[in-house]
Amino acid sequence: MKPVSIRDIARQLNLSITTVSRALDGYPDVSNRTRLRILETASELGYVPNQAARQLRRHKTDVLGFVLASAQPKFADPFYTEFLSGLTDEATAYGMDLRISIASPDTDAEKNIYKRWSRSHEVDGIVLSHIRVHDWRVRFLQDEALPFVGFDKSEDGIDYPRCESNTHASMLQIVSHLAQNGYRRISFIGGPENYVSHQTNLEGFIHGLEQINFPLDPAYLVNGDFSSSSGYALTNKLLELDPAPDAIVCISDETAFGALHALHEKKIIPGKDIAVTGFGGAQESKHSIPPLTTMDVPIYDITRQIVRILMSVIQKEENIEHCIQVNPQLIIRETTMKEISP
Amino acid sequence: MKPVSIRDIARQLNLSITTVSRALDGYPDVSNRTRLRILETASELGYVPNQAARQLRRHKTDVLGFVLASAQPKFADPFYTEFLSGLTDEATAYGMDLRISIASPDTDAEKNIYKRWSRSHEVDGIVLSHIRVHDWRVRFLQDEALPFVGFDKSEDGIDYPRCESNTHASMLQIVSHLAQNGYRRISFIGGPENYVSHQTNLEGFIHGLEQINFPLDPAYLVNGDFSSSSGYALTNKLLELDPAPDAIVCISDETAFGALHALHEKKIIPGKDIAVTGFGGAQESKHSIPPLTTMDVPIYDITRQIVRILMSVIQKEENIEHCIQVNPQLIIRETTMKEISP
DNA sequence: TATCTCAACCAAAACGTTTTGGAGATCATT
DNA sequence: AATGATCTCCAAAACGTTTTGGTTGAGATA
Repeated sequence: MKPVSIRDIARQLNLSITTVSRALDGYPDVSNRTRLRILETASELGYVPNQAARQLRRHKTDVLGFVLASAQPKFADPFYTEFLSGLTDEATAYGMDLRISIASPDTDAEKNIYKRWSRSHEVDGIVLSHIRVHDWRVRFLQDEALPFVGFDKSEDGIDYPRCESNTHASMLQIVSHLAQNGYRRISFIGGPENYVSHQTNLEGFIHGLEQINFPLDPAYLVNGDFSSSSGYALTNKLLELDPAPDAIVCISDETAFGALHALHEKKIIPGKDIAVTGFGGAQESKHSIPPLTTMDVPIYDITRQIVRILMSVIQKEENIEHCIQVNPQLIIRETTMKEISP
Repeated sequence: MKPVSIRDIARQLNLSITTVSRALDGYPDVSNRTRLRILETASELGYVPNQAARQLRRHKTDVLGFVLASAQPKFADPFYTEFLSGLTDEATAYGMDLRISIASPDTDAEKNIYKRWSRSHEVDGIVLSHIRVHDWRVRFLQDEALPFVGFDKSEDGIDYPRCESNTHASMLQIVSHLAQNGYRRISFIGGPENYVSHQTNLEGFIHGLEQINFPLDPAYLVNGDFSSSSGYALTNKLLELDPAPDAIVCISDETAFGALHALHEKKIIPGKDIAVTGFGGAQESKHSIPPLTTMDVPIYDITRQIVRILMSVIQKEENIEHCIQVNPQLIIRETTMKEISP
């Protein structure tokens, strides 16, 4: 089963490969009659263009790249499923494929992937998520002049195309929602400190407390790693404090699930005795027990925006919308309802 | 920033490009002295081989492909994160990258992706998951002679390289565990009927009941779609039966989470009043409330095996281990403990 | 001295496209 | 009858590698 090439079509129709190529690419300088004949025999022979040859000539790959950052092997973060699903969907709509790899953040392995993809032209553009505080990746990609789009801005004020969710405003909203519902001693479980998302969450949280004149107790600020296990452990730690908090704001839904587990073990009723909020997806939190109050970050929409921006950068369009803001939505469920016992 | 090519190195050292190429590829017919000089200037100039050119010549891409099957857009299945993470990890270890796309099962779109990847040589091999009952993909890939490895066997008895988890035995184990713990009216929430995994789960379930001489009530067999929403809805449906089941065996953890949610709403205590079991991951189920009894399917290990088999097929090794069996492990938690009230 | 062997190198073809810079007809315009 | 214009088509170069089938010269062997 030798693959058919443009040459086979040309030979069969007694045409030059130039004409066949141009016909397939839709150039106007080939008559309709020949174009039709070419298209017909092309599909008849089951012709599919050889990507490698194409890439070599056109200096384009029709591939977007994304490197998952995982600290441990064998990690599973529901965030990534939705993120990848959105990326892939929208990329497919543009006729692009997605190439992914995986590496621990800030390792040589990670650096090598970016270097290889860039230098050997394996991707036309790159998507960055989980931006870090001083992120070498944005500097690197800018130096290489490889198109990229980030999810979230970087801290050092470097400007680049990106899509941001309005984390600051979201945290204000969460804190004021908790205050309104009678919770007074609000604590915060964050993520690793070198993530921008942690920083903006934390700032929003602190700012939220200031707005309503609540005191800030440094002991109420603890850092995990987004995982449910860290949520579990840190909740147990927070509960040992005196006075213990009566509300736990978590940086992710996963963290919140761990928190709920810890409370369940201690027979503390979420909502009634202590409030818990998540941050991120609406999907899984709907069926947690009790259902979790959370900020619904529309990851799927965000990724589609990201791909759109990236494509416009790649295609060197004018007037690129540089920075798109997306607003999460507060979903109030049982874990922040004092009145209704679950 | 014009990328440096093999030619630049050759020019700089007054050598032919042949010699440079062969030196870099480690052929023995180049003297050590020249090889060293070549390697040095290569790294000095920051040379990275152009993949497209390489592929074109060698008819290899160093890329593995995987097509996610999603019925709706915007889906999020924790299974895929672990699956992808394993694939990517192991692929990276072999110096391969992963290319992914997404399509609804059995659509033209899906077919086109497989056709394009195969015919235009965009991947060296393909990983198949969620095998369907009469899966056109295995026939197609066999016809195309494109290396592939499946997760789970197909029903029609076609033999191909694969990694299976021992689903049948697992279901026997679950059913007998439930019986031993005093549950009598055991029901089953399955998945879509055209999935092989649904079929083997169901067979195992029925066989399990037979082994312990429990009657099989057809009303106790319902089909969902692996999602928590369907678990939620179908649990409500099962609870309306008279007599209602006192155990719900779910085909996936997600389904089980939905079931737990439904029970929680009706103030039915999982474990005490009714048993619930999941199937799949150990990760998320650890922090469900109450913690879920489930079969731990080692997805991560499975994917690594899959990549290993796939690579040996691609490299046309002799004595390929055709079919690898992996045994899930029963993790007993609160949802099947009658004695301890949660 | 003539022949053989071996190490070290190389020119040119090939992989399957796209692109450049025309060529050859046909037809209308002067 | 010559000049343009327009419409189709094409030969050849290029993209950056790998691979094939050598050549060259030095030393060993006959």
